[in-house]
Amino acid sequence: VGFELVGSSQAAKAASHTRIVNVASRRIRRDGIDSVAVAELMNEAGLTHGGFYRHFASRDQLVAEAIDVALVEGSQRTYAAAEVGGADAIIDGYLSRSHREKPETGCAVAALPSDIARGNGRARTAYSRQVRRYTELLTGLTPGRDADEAHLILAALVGAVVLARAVNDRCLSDAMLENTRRALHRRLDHLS
Amino acid sequence: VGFELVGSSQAAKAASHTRIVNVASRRIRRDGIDSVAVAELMNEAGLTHGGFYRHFASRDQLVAEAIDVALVEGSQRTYAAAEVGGADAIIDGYLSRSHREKPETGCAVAALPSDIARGNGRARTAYSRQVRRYTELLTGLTPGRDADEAHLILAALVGAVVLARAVNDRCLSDAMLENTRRALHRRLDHLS
DNA sequence: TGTACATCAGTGAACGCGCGTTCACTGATGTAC
DNA sequence: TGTACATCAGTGAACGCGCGTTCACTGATGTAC
Repeated sequence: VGFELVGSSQAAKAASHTRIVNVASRRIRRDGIDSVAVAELMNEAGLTHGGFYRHFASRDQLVAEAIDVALVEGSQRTYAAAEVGGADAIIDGYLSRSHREKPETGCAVAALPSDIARGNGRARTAYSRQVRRYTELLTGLTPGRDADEAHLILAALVGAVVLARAVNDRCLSDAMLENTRRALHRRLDHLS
Repeated sequence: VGFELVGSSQAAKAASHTRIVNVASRRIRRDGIDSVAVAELMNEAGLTHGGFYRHFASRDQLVAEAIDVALVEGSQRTYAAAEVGGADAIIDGYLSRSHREKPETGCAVAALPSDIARGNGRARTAYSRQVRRYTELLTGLTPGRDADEAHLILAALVGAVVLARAVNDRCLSDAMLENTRRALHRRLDHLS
């Protein structure tokens, strides 16, 4: 998809920029902010490290940009699910094995909470905004527009994914997702 | 508390060892595994960095030991709450502002999920064991010994704390804790 | 349309700093007699 | 109980590596005429 577009043209620069940010956005979601080294990243983007500073004033600036992208890209699937199947569909998508196994393309809210909590500035603000959006989305989809319920659901979604990823034991990890999923569905059924 | 006990005696060594591990256990919970530097840590423990390797074969070994301690120490309050007030008391303690504000003495399960997910080995196994213990504890305290419910509660507790810490906005952070707390209590009332 | 020139994306070597780890040394501890 | 000696916790300098950042250079791009 235009990976060959490397050169001195303005179009090539824009393409490189996008490529670098996208690669960073995925790497950060998978391995965390700290584990992304500039040189390695540039290689993954098909470039050498020297050119980095034609695109970003510092590593931090790239990280901020990449997190913005991660938050947007990572929430697309959730919005899409909401359109199709409401809160139930969000829950199924979020608590799926495929979401657990692919943090790099998944929700940044679940992938980065500790990195965000330890950092500051722009990324944290963007993260908070996304949490607020999720809260509003879920409140709208909850029987009776119950904000308490929306926060419980969001907390359970993020918590279950985070735990399912951290845990060593496949069986426990599956149970974490599956049981939380069932309990949330049951609860929604009950409320409506 | 014996902070003056520095010297060449066996007792002094044991005291130093404990001190280093405790300092590390707190620093790790507050700032993450990567942000703990050996020299800084030793200073905090009242020593110089050179002596570190009389106590640990490597930084990794200290981290493993410190995480073990963090998991044990961080779960004490939860067990204590369970004794006194069952699931409701656990929920109130876990979702309190003071727990949010003091990750360094709080539950390691909520403080370290991403660090653990990215690492491997001993710490991950210890972490999984603690998650299993919490699950069992909560299952026992849930009306009908409902494992689905226990996983939902655990996910919601961890998720709410993790989000409350990550978010920039005090108001949202408070709501995250408070609303999740209310929703969980309501749910438990309803089940019993 | 063609030509000369300035710009600048990308390259790869080099710098400097932080940090984990090593090491020679010191002096208190504890043990053998 | 006292003395000589080995051990080893703790010190602080030094090493080496990884990584963010800088820089001189190249050659394609795009612009002025």
